[in-house]
Amino acid sequence: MSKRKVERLNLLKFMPFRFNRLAAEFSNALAAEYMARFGIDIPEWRVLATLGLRDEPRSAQYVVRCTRTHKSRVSRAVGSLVTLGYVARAEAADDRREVMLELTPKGRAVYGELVPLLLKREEAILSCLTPDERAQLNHLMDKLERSFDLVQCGE
Amino acid sequence: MSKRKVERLNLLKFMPFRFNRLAAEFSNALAAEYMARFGIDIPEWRVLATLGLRDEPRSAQYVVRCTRTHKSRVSRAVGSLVTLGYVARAEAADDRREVMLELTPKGRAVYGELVPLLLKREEAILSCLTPDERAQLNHLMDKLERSFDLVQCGE
DNA sequence: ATAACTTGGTCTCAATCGCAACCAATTGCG
DNA sequence: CGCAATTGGTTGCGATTGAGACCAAGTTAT
Repeated sequence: MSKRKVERLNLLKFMPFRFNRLAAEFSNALAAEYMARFGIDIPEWRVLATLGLRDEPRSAQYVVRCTRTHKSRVSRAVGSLVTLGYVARAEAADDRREVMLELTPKGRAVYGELVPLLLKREEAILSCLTPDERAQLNHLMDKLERSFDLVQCGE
Repeated sequence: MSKRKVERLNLLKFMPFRFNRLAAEFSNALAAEYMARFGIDIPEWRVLATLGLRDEPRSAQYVVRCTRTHKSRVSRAVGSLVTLGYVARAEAADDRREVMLELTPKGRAVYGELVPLLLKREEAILSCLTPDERAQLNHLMDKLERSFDLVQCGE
């Protein structure tokens, strides 16, 4: 019985690795530049982005579900944002356990300033792809997200 | 002078976010299942994978460059792997600063066991894509990696 | 040759993170 | 009703991490 040849794995071709590496690059490209300026980090930004999408109060739990971020992380991020005066906490009328979150005017201002910068940065990163390729990327991400049972983009 | 409408950003459509979320899912899917069994974590796995690709001693620095992992993290991962008996450290002949790393027989055995499991897992994850779509994904990842100046897969 | 600089690697430190325990409010069930 | 189970959120704790100080070895310039 001869020894079977070892199966090799090229890390650089291994999708989980490639995704992690690329995701880290995306984060660096964004966080480094703009977020430090407003005293916020990625978890804070996720809360901000979730609250900024609609002008309605949202519960912390909603943010958790939306962003797949651990609730302790969300809780702490909300704490920072409240301290910074970007977010206001309020009790929910119907369920007094829930903490309803809303952007303050100051928070909305930061959001309004941050969004164009981040979108521009995203644009710069994706500019290496043709329009067709971008559509492909969207489609592939959709399928992968669906297969992981991640919350999809509604509209 | 009228107030301009706030530009909105849908987090779920924002590529940096999507990449990060998906990357986390990939990691969970792999790490949870197999790696705990061998007492190794993601940084350790990266070292193992780098050393396993060719049967030649490599320096820690090589692993750093290859995986874009911080050198302190690599250093610690190597420490664990040595403790576990999966990796052997040796001085380089020509440059006595370098630490040459090599898989031990035990390390090669673990590698040989782990690789098929991980590849099977990757396969399961990507099975939601058609062959065409997989080719597209490869191509898109290539382009993005190139634009980030990441080390590419040679062959 | 020696001083200044660079490079490979380890280690200390502060910050971050996720888990899980915890509290409070709500819901469900006997 | 009243007690268990569940849910929303906070917090303490241990583990992990990256930045950067540090040491040792090698390189370069004069």
